Amino acid sequence: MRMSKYLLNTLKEVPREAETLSHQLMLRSCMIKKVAAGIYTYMPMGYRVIRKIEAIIREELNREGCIELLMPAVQPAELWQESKRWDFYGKELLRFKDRKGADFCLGPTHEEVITDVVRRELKSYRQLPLNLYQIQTKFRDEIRPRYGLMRGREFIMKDAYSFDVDDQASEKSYWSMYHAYARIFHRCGLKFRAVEADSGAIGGSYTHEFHVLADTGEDTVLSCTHCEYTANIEKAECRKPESVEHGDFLETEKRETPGKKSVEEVAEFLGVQPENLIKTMIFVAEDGTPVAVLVRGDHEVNEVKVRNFLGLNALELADEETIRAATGGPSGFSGPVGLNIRILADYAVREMENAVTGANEKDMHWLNVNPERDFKVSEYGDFRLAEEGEQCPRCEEGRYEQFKGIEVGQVFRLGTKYSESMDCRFLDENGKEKPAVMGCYGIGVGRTAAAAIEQNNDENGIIWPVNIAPFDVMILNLDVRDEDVSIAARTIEEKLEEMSFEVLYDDRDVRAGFKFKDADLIGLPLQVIVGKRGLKEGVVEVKVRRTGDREKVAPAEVPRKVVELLNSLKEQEEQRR
RNA sequence: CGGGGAGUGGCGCAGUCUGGUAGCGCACCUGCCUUGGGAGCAGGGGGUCGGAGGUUCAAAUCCUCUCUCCCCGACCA
Repeated sequence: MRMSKYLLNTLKEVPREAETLSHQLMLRSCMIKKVAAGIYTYMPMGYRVIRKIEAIIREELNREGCIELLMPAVQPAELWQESKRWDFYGKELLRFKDRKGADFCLGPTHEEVITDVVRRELKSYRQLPLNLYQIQTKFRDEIRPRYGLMRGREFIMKDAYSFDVDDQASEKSYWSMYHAYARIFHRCGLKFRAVEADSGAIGGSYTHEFHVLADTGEDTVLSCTHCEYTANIEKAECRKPESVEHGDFLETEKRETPGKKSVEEVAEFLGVQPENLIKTMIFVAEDGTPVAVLVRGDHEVNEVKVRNFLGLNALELADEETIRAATGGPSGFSGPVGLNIRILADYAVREMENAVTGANEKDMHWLNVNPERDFKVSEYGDFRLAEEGEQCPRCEEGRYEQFKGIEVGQVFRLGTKYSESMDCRFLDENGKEKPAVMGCYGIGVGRTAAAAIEQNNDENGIIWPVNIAPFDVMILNLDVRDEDVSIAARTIEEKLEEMSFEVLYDDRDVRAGFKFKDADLIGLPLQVIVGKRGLKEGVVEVKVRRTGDREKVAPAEVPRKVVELLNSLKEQEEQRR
């Protein structure tokens, strides 16, 4: 491709709207253009990357026996009413009416449609397993779209849905997708982790998220240094503390702590360590029932764990008024002593001795409070956030290591939620009717591209992994008006294209420095630099974008060199962990 | 939705407080000159200052309403 004929206007300055690096670089390298909040045009350069990622996804899914189809973006309300999600889904679902006044929505996901498709076709267990996928544009009316493709409202997603005869078969489908995903992200040249995650309100036994590791990621992932255990911080289990021998319980004592509310303030004021405090958080369930959650002063409550333990969809921190009603005191001075609501306590609290707690009274705390002696706990459990450096809950040797990640994919077991509500059944070998057991599997295509940039860049721009780079090689003609240089550059272009490499040939009549800057910004894996200076010595330069290494080779040697360098880059990238 | 900020050529910004008929850098076009890391000089095109209404002899600037975008938060299979 001749750059002089291509649509690629790079920006030297950073557009104000761009916060994250990948967003900035995508705008500067003319990959995307914003049309409205969270809605983008994929410009030629950006679309090439999208297509590369899609191709890898297709290959790996087809290898697993998945079948591609394409469902509509616009979906009728009836299907969503049937699955009960029309009312449940919330404002993220963009709804509208057609000219006849019938309700429709833009599909944020396709469980309903796929279940409808399959129930019409599925008759016998002989047709299973079945795994159908599509790559398509989805729409979720996010409250706050941001970071470019990282969190758009309209986005390209690969979604797959598996249908199986029973749980066991469904699990097999699940793991086959899990492994396909691992191959996909490896091939994309990304460092990633498959992490155990919270399965959320949708229910389901377990789920893995695939996170690309990047410091700018929005999610926190904890991974054991020794064993395989890796989990989203929302889910990461805490090791149950060793039971300790309880010794001398001291007499409780009420002490004035004027204006001291936070753990730090109280601990400092009383001259004790934060881990000697019991932090009492008051939450309210969906139905308005208050619940107290107790954790050690230096720990944080994990709301997801609490919510799941209680089997709730929603759980909120109580407001001042609710706290007063539930405890009799103002916020900041809550404590379990004499409290008459349900009390959940983290395991670590059970091991505490002579602790400090709020007294449910303004400016007052209790000293020497002991669980069971001074208050009753309804249930003990794992209710806190795990932290980096803690001992792994699954093995003896390892400790938690913390990463920031960008969620690019998820594999999820749906069970029979949709097949039952929407009547997607088949006859088993005994002629008995059964609902299909389903799974769903998503990959954010645009987000994968953005994550790749977050993970692969330097101060000069993007460094594309070979397999998803928009082109393989950039040729820089530094002296377009010099006949010999141009002939040499064109010859190299033709040769490489004959070998089916994708080549971007910078034949623009601009200064050399301009081309170098653009080439680094765009970030193709290799640059072939053809200039008067080198040609005089009979050489051109081949530069590796990632390392900056340059090698002088004879023009005729370029194809061989390109093959060699691309292969070695590819190999390195696919091995990255 | 709550809190904060911003809308002025394609991009980045100044001008707004103190009203006087729009400016700078980048990008773009022409020419000269230059040519290995975003050159220089000269000339040029492009903006009803987000929109509507109002005040005024006069509004980018003051007032009212409205739309959009960005940041923080809550939200998020």
